[in-house]
Amino acid sequence: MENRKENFSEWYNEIVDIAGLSDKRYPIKGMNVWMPYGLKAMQNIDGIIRKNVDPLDFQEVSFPVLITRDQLSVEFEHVKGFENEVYWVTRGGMEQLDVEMALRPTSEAAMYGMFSLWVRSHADLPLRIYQIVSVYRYETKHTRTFIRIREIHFFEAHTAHDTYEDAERQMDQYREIWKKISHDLCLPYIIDQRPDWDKFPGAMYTLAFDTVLPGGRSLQIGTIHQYGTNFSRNYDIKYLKDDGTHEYASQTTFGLSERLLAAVVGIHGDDQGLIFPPAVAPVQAVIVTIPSKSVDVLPYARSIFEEMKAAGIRTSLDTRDNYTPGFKYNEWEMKGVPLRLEIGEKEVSGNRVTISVRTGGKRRQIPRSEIAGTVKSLLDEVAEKLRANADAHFRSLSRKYSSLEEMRGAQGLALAGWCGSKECSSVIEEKLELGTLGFNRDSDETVKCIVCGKDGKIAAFSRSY
RNA sequence: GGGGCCGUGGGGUAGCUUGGUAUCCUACCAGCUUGGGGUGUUGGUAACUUGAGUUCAAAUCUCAACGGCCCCA
Repeated sequence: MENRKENFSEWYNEIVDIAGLSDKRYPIKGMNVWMPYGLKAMQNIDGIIRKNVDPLDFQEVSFPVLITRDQLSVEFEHVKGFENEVYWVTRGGMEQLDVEMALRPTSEAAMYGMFSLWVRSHADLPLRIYQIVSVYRYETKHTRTFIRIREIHFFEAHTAHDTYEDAERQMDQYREIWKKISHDLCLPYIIDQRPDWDKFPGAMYTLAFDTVLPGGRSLQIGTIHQYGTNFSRNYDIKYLKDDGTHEYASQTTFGLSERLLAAVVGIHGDDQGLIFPPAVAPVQAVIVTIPSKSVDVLPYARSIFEEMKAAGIRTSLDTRDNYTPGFKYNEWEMKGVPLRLEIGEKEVSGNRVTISVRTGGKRRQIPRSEIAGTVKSLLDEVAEKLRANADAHFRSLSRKYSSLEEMRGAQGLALAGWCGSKECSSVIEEKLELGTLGFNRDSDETVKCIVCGKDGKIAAFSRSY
């Protein structure tokens, strides 16, 4: 690569391109082509998500991409929240449509009419479904691959419950699910409750998982929303209780997107390029052969390749003979492959392999009989190392402040007391150019607002994507 | 909504002031060479956003459209 990571914006654009994640030359701004390597990484992330929700009675579904104007015309703040970024389909062939249709910006309007048909009695609850689909938002601001785009690869879980308390339990379960997902992705985060003016349109409250990218700007990488009965009252989702009366269901949602990939790329990469957490890596180990005049190393390399695959390790065998080993080392490092196995005549004659770890350290010589086991434990070590590095970096970009002067020019996440008022938030926004992420959910202590001095709680502020 | 900058092979660029043969790096294709940290070399493919105008002649000057980027509200 040509850019160092300290020029984060350039570095990010370059790595997305040269690692083969996405091609942004597609002629529509904010709609890019998923390239095979990038798509594979995203699918692995999707797999991690599925692995964590499927056992918890979430059923995967797929709703149509189009929503009628009627479905969207429910007089409700949810709809107003999206009206400026909806794509409309207004014609079919040459004919003007009587009922115009929108590309879903999110699927509440598509799903909840069906929910009202599906939910008849308390026996139908809780209802838990999710889908992983594209959603569309007409972004007018600067788009950025995986971060701000117009066609978004989106995971959305939707639930309906008989009581608000049960919906609250769902919110807690989301946090547990997220903990596991973020563990696999090796991503640090804080949980913030978005201010009322910034919560998901229509929600009672929104909790966001926020992380920080190397440029010092925060990135929202997941959200969970408590809807209460706000939506069920508008979309008529009612159930019959034991006593024969009807009650509106309480609802929640959980949203994740390709921003997870952006965070993985941005947070773990280094001057050499990507570093994929093993759970995400399209290729977990690459075997690079070093041609020799005296021995044909290929049969030996192939048999180890087969052993690795049989052991369930995503392995690639690079036998291209028009590139030198050194070139390949750099290329696979740039592509973020966690482990590299080198096989030349020394390995063949010694019945071993040389293993190099992407996160650093000396190369190791491993006897053939121990390869699969060693590779597995080294993959775990890579994940641990990434977590430790990311946490350290996250901490270095998070700081508490007790005065506005001190907080001026703050990088990353600035934590400070806040009374919760829009006025004080605006002061911080205007004077320090930091947005309000909201009250930090990890802290409950009472502290003075950094602006007005009244009682408040710890909140997070930052420049954000 | 207001202001500014920019469109040159796949990617990154020089050339534009002062009109005349389009530069370099990289990538790609073929060959030879090399191979334990980005081999070297020879040859090759490949570009002036679109339209109109000025001119003997336009990447270069003028106008417009389209596209992209940045700043401010």
